[in-house]
Amino acid sequence: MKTSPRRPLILKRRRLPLPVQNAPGETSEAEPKKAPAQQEPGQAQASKEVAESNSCKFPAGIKIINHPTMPDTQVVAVPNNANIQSIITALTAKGKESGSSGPNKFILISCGGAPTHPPGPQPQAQTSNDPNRTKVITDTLGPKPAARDVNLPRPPGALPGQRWESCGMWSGGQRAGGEAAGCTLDNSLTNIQWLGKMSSDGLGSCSIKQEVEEKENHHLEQSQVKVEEPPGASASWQDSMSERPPYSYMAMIQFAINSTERKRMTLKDIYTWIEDHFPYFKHIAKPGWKNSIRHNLSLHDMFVRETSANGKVSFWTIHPSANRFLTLDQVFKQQKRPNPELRRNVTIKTELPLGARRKMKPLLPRVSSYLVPIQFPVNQSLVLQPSVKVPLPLAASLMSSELARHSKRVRIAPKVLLADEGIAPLPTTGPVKEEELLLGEGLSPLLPVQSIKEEEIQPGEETPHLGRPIKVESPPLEEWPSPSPSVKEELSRSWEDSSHSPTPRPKKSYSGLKSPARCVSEMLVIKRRERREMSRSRRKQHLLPPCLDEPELLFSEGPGTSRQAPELTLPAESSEPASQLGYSQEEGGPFKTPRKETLPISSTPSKSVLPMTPESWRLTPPAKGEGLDFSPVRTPQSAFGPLPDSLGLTDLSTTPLKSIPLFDSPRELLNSEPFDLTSDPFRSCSPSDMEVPKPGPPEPQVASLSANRSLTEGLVLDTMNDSLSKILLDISFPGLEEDPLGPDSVSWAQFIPELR
DNA sequence: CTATGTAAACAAC
DNA sequence: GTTGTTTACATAG
Repeated sequence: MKTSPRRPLILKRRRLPLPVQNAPGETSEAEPKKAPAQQEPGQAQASKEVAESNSCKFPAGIKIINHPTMPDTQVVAVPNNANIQSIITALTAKGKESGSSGPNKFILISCGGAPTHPPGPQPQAQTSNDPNRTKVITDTLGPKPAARDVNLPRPPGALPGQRWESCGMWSGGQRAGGEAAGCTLDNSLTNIQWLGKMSSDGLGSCSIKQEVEEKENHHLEQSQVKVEEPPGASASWQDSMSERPPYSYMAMIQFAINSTERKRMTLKDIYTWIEDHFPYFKHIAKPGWKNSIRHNLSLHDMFVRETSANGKVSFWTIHPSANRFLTLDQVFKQQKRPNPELRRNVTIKTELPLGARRKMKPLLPRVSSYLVPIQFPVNQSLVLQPSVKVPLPLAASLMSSELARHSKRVRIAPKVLLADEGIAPLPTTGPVKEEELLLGEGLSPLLPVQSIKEEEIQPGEETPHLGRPIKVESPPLEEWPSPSPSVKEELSRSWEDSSHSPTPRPKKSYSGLKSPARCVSEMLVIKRRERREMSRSRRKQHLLPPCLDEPELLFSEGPGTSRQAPELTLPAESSEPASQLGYSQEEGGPFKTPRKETLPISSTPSKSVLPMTPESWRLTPPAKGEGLDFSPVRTPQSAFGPLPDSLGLTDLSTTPLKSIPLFDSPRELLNSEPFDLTSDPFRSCSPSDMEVPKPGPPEPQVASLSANRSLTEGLVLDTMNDSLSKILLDISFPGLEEDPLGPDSVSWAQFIPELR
């Protein structure tokens, strides 16, 4: 662990301040955050004067007493008949009394009433004082942060945000970054919930489900949910507390960020959010988890760091093209909701972790993928099970789960061609990118989607499905704009390393040659290592370049949560931005395997430099086996409508198959041309290559861009594991060929009613 | 092989 | 000390 001899030196890096560019609102992190306003007040006062005496009584018979053994913890005895509101009121009051320094953990227990459920297993760690009666509903409030979510439900009557938030404050206020608090909404899910799901099986929770559905109210709902807690859940609750959540760090980070209105969060807030929602991290996990969080933030391109205007505060955001706006709520719902059967599966899986306990199995590791429901008839041979009998709408969700089982899923991904032509504005490559990013985000904080520059074009990839493949293959790395190695640097590593060079290699340009060159003997020795390295080095996980990426689905929020409307791609926007980033061709190929490649210069550049290609996330399909997918599955309806969807299918990731171009319209597909989406913005690739004329109709470029972008929907098969993620289905529509209309005119939707 | 988790070395503040 | 990046390793699937 310690010293790693091999570790190359890290060159110095300097941080690029992101220019805030246009971002209008963005500017300060100051943001309009309402937060300050709200928060402050509460907090201000928070004098801890009163401090907690040992016990205080509050309306409705609620009592709050110090936990006998746990510091900073209070036990809140709630009469069965107490209503949520009163609980909140009591806690709020208590919080105010205590101030930020006060207790930050509360254990709610019911008293007086029927013990609903027996205690159940006890938790190791935590709170249990009395196992017996405890029906804990509680949660821990973050030290600072807060309470907000806590289990407390937002009282129905309560003011929406305000009160609620204020509560949060009470416990500590949000920190500067503040955004965290932002949303009232999302935060909602607490441990319990996930917990519940884990154990769930039992959850009868009808209530929950229902609630979920209606999102808007969700405040209430959630609140209730929490409070009430499904029986089953409660039993295991404690356990859950101590258990590691089934989510990957990447997923949790996304949840955290998406829980804010602005969809951005400071590192600290991310920590806090996670601790608040998953007590495991607060109490049990080793301190190294924070390191892991940071590691994930840096590693995945989907996480983009923005610096506030003044440069003092850094916020982490999710790249718009990658952000599905998943929130814990959504995930939760999705997990639960699917039909029972499915659920079962889910549960089962989830349970495993419990039992097994070993490491964790991330349920959602891949948050990114989006499934779109589909049905498609075509060859079912493909993969799907015939199963699809479900009504489409459901199907989507179901599918995901079902498929998941099998490990594959089918999805249709609507894509848009965006970029195309891109215009590639980006003359400046490297350095700039970051900025670009900002822009995008800045533009639409809320709706990130838009701009996105990203849509990246794809470079390569393509599969020959039809026609010819495009050429793009591998862009020479070198070509890239130097500064940033962009993404792919990964590639290189392998070669280099073997190297003997003790010194760090500055960039390695490709020594590709070399490798072959190596002596055999050496090879032997090295081989193994090399291999590893290849796999190992993972620099950032970028978005895959070429591909269009997965569809960014637009999901409306449907299910649940929040308000966010993720509409990812708006037609308009998509148009240009797309080109930008890029595709990095990085790899050129469809293969992503990282090799090393050259990195220019400093190692650091990572994200900033990269053209962002969203890939990683995109690619990543939902959790592997897990069944759930987060993907916001939106019903196609909304998605398809007028808006173009994103495309996304291809990714370069590994499997060659994957890359599949999307067609705008069926017609196009038929014609199958090479898709080139790729225009490389940077031109790193030789244009010639890239340039292949687009398929058939040269689309009206710009002008029609947006229009053109029409949605393309593609059917794709996704295997659960990324690896093969997508396969295009071959579909033929009779008659289409001729479609006089523009490509746009025909959309998959037409053929597939369900889509609409 | 890939994705993920962890630990750690470093750099820049 | 915190925040970010990047390597290296380990491991599950």
